[in-house]
Amino acid sequence: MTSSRPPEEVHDRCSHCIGREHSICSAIEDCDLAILASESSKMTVPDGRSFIEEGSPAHDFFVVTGGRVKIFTLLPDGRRQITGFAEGGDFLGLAASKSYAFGAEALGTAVLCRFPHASMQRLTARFPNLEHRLRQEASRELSLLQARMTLLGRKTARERLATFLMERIRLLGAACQETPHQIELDLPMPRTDIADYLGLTIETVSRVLSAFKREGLISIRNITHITIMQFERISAIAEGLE
Amino acid sequence: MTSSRPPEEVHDRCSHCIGREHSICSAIEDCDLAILASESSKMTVPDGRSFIEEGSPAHDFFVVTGGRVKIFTLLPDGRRQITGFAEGGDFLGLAASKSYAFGAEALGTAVLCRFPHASMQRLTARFPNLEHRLRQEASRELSLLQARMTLLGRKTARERLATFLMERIRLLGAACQETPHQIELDLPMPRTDIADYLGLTIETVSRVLSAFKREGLISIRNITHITIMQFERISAIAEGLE
DNA sequence: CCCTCACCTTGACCTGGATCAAGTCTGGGG
DNA sequence: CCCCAGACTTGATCCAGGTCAAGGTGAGGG
Repeated sequence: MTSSRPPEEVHDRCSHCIGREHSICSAIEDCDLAILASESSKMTVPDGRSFIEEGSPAHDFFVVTGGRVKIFTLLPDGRRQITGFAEGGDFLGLAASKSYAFGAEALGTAVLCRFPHASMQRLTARFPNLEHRLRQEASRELSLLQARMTLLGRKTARERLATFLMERIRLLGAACQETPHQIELDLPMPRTDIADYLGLTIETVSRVLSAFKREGLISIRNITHITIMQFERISAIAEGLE
Repeated sequence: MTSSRPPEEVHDRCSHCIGREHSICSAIEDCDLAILASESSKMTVPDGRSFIEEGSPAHDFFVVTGGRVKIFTLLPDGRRQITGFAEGGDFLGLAASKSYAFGAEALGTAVLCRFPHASMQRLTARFPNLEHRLRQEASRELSLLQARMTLLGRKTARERLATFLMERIRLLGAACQETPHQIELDLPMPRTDIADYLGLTIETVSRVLSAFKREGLISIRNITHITIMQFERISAIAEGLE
């Protein structure tokens, strides 16, 4: 809360981190957190600011520790494909060899933990478990991308939106899984981003959401807050069963 | 060439393997090849036979050592998205946690090297370098998938086909890169597979290829063999510049 | 409290690629 | 050598989603 932080705070930074349990940092024991902290640095990125440029040399990995981030690729004429949204605990930077295969920018104010490649190398040398954790992370992401390719290549607009809603629900975690009726959802990204994520236009996103509302599948409280009214049917649409 | 092979052949299998230099097996020293061979087994898959079932428990990794393989996901109604083609030296099985996120079947007769997860675990424990190599492999694949998502979400049919041709050219390696005019290409997969790979229908694939031919960009010798006549223009179309 | 700007929704129309329906080509078997 | 089946091409038509063009809407600033 104070603006001038004592130096020991640096070494304690990781223990209070929101990413502590879910991120790759869980591969490191509490007693070694000071090492983790010394190899990384915290950075705050303002809304809309890009912090990874597609094609630029890949020097760092990132862990999102606060706020949200969007990952995307661009075509020369400006067409954009958002390949993912990242939030608390998510790891960034695996999709790169010498240079990043994607760009990234903050969606709202975002807080990141930056790990230079050299630091990560020191860490994986010291904690072999971490390397395995990174591979797991990559595998998880590869699995997700398989599904996303099927969405982009083969699903209709309705199916894409339904799948997107299911993804957001799954992201809430086991929180309110007990009541599959009436799930409150917020969509923190503008329609433009949803469209670029689903390979659609903003108008189509808007129309399909309106149609879902008309059919009583969801109710739209305001732009960012919607309520899932018929979980099962949306789930069925997402799988292409309706 | 003999049908009954002496037992020592097993331990020698890896040293003559086509995947030796390009696959993950390059992370292991020559002197340890016997260990590698003892942890893996060779298998031959006939044309069209499926050997990974999407959603089934993931027990093995595979290295393609001969022939080709297609990787895909299915929707319940049969719509299919081919997420990749694998050939000599390619690694399969990273896109899985408890179960495979994809199915796989042979495209022509394929030869595979199978590594049970338990074996891979023993190998990575013994050769820490291998774990790093697996992560690299995952990163490479993640980078490729970023580009493929842009293709599926944002490119036109012409751009998709042009990108596909560029991919096949790049796959020839530095072989005939000296003469970027008149590149011989073979497309070992049927049109159906190209369509499912690019998120199009077979008719559109056929029409676009015919259009390319009409425009003098390629010439079609027969179904599987085409010649690239104007590399630069195809490259430009692939990037969305034309 | 109202204005304004950025974002979203809705409507009218268009089009790229899908669908439906014939042909055509090719290679293997009789 | 011819026939046949499977794979590909081509043409005609259709339609989901894109494009173009008005309106809404609501949060922040004056």
